[in-house]
Amino acid sequence: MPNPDPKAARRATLLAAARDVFVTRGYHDAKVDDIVAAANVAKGTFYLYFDDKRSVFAELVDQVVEQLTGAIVHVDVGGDIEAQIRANIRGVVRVMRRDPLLTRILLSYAPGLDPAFEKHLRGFYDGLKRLLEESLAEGQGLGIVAPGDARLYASFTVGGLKEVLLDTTATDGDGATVDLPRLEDAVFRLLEGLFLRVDSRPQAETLIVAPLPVMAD
Amino acid sequence: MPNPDPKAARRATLLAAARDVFVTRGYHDAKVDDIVAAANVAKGTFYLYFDDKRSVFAELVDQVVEQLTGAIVHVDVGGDIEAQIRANIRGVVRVMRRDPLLTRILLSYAPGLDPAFEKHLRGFYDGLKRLLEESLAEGQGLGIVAPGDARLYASFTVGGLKEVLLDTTATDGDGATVDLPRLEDAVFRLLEGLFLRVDSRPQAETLIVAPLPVMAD
Amino acid sequence: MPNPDPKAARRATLLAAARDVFVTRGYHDAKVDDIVAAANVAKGTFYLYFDDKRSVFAELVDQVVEQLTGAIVHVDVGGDIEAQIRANIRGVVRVMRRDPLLTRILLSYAPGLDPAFEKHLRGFYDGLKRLLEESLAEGQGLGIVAPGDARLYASFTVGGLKEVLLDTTATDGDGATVDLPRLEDAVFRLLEGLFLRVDSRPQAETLIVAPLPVMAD
Amino acid sequence: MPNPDPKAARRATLLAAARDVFVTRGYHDAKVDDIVAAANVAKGTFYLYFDDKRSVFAELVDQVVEQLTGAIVHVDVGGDIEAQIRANIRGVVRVMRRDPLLTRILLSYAPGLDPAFEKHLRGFYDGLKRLLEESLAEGQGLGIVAPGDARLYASFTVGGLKEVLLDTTATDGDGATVDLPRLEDAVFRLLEGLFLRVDSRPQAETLIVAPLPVMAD
DNA sequence: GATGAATGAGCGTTCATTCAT
DNA sequence: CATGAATGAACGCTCATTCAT
Repeated sequence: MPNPDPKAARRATLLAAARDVFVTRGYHDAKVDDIVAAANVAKGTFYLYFDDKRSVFAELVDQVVEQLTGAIVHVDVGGDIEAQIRANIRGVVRVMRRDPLLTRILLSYAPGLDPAFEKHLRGFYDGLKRLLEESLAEGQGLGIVAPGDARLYASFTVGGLKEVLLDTTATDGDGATVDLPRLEDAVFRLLEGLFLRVDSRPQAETLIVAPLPVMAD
Repeated sequence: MPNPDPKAARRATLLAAARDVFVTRGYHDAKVDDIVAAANVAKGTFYLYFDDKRSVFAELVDQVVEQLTGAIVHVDVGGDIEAQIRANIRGVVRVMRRDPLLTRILLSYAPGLDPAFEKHLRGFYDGLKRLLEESLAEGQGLGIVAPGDARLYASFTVGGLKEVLLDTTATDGDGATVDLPRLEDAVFRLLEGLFLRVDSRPQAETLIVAPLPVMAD
Repeated sequence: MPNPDPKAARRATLLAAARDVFVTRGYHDAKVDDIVAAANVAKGTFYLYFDDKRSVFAELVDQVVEQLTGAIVHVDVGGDIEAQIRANIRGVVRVMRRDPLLTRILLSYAPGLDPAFEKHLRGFYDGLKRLLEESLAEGQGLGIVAPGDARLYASFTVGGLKEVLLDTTATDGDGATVDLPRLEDAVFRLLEGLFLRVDSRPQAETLIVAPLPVMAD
Repeated sequence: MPNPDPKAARRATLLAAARDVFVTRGYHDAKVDDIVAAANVAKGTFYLYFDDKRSVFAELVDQVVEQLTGAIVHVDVGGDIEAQIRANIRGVVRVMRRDPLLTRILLSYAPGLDPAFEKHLRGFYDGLKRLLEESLAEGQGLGIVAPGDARLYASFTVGGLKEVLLDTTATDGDGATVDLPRLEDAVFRLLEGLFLRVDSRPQAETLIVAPLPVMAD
């Protein structure tokens, strides 16, 4: 037996090729011809494994989304909160390390630049923010998160993390990545400053960030 | 004389039309046909005022970049630091309010999704981060910014702000926006928690965020 | 003024080119490239005047359908019946003479060979048969049409005419056509034998064609 | 021995599958994939039994052509003419009943829609018409066929029959068919009116349909 | 023989850009 | 200057056919 599963291998080859091309060229500039050339297969072969160009992209994105979703666990306030938060950070960074190119695609999501994927990706980020927002609200009830607009905290945090992670990912995709424990530590301290009050001691000068209403002009 | 400068007016009309179309459709889905239709001019006219589709987009982006750049002043550590920082925040938010559509384009920038504009927009954000980084470093020397990796602070801050401002911009572009003073206040408090120590009192438990080296695998 | 309406002229050129190509190559073998080559325009020009390949074909078909529909008048039993029937035959043959290529497309309709146009063309033939059927039924009431299944008469007549007209149209499309009055006469005599009893005299040995029920197996 | 001839069985399965697919989808919309799926064999197997897609279609058509050819016998003017003509009609209708799907393919032939099969099918119809024409000419010599253009009679008859038979075939192919004796009778009476003078009595008012010359414009 | 993965020529359609009027 | 008809390169996708296993 030459290969355990040649079909899966082909699929993986195409997926990897697509990932490379999407990352270096962007979705629109990535031609199916580029992908099949990178995968060293004929054009038709591409359509044997994927419905169309868009669906490969979607699959790539979903892949990271799932990995990231799996890496994040809900914080149990009964346990060691700092440890759990650190574990979440570590999980996210690990996924990123494992496939920086793929992660880069996800991090590069931007509403407006491409309405085609807006819905797809927005769902992930919205879910992420909601999860974080709820955790923060819960934490606020317990006094371990600074009072203020939890949604605002969540949004700022997600945005800040995206930017930082994007910055620590090399553009050229040759695998340069960051020192894992250090990054984990840095991010934790950032969040600590932002809203965490995990030392449990009630603080005299807590930040109060008022809820931010959206108003019509 | 009907108009002081009919040519400039045409240009402005086209620019505004392009802005609308780019925001609602995204760059790639925005067709030159859409733009000229929105501007009520013939297709050829478009090329009388712009080299190509890309250059209109670039010009629009540059427009916001310039406005934002103009709205941000270097913080003079001799003066009222909080006031100056608040002024900067206010300036940025004001630009955003004045032309939410245009700002949205800028905020929606994402490296990787479209390499075509990567260079163009990256320059702006890099400049912004460098400016912030330098200010923070200076502030750290004066004890009014928490110690730690200034670049990381800058990156996180820029990313967080992008996300928050994007969230507070209505997708439909019909002008729903946020309460200005409240937003200014909220953002200031966020930054305060993150790294600002503007009350000048040396703090016992300062955050120490170690510099974050980028390493090869 | 060089041309009265250059746009209409272009359209007509393309339509004529499409007609030629469709007739000689058939719908599927007719490539848009063939059409634009025949019309001496660029490929994109084609799409300036038509939505897609199918719609040109549909327009061509509709063109003949309308001409034929216009050429056929309902027989007024109060007037000279033979003259009116002959006028109808003459009208149909004239349309065919005027544009044999176009007519050939219509005559070449066949259900099953191409479901895409089945609906479009079937409508015409169904209408034609229904019109004929009703006229025949009316004629039967007046004793000027032989008794029998009017629907069967109509179907047979339409099929027979199609075949005859197709036979008298040269395949190569170089315009060979038939002698008009002779054809009119021949077809009239055919119909006369089939079901017409225009001499009004009640006939002893009328044809009796029983209604033809469609049954399940 | 499971089957007397497993290879022939495979062939037959494929042929039947192709027939179904061609009838329901039409030649161009019928994909080889559809056929092999309907036949439950692998794609490659198709090419083990047939040269290409076209040749299956040709073979299917030839199949009906042969059946029909076999069902039609030359009319012996020494015998009972009406009986022989009726027998021919009955034979044709029987073939049609036995395989309505296949027949439908043949009846649906239309020159011009698809030149690919023009040659193939035209041969059959031309042969049919010639046979009929010769029989009619012979009958005219014997006074049992009305005088007139025998070719025109033949063409009209073939076309009329095609249309009638097509009409009496359900589109969905689920086998709805017509009452055999009734159809035979109806068709016979149609032909009787058209040109048959089988009652042998010399008729005072014979139809005279002049030969129809094809002329150049 | 049977399989079904692989192939690649080919086609319809789009759209940024040009240029004669 | 303005127009908008014309252009044609480019791309995503299809599907009949081949061939290694």
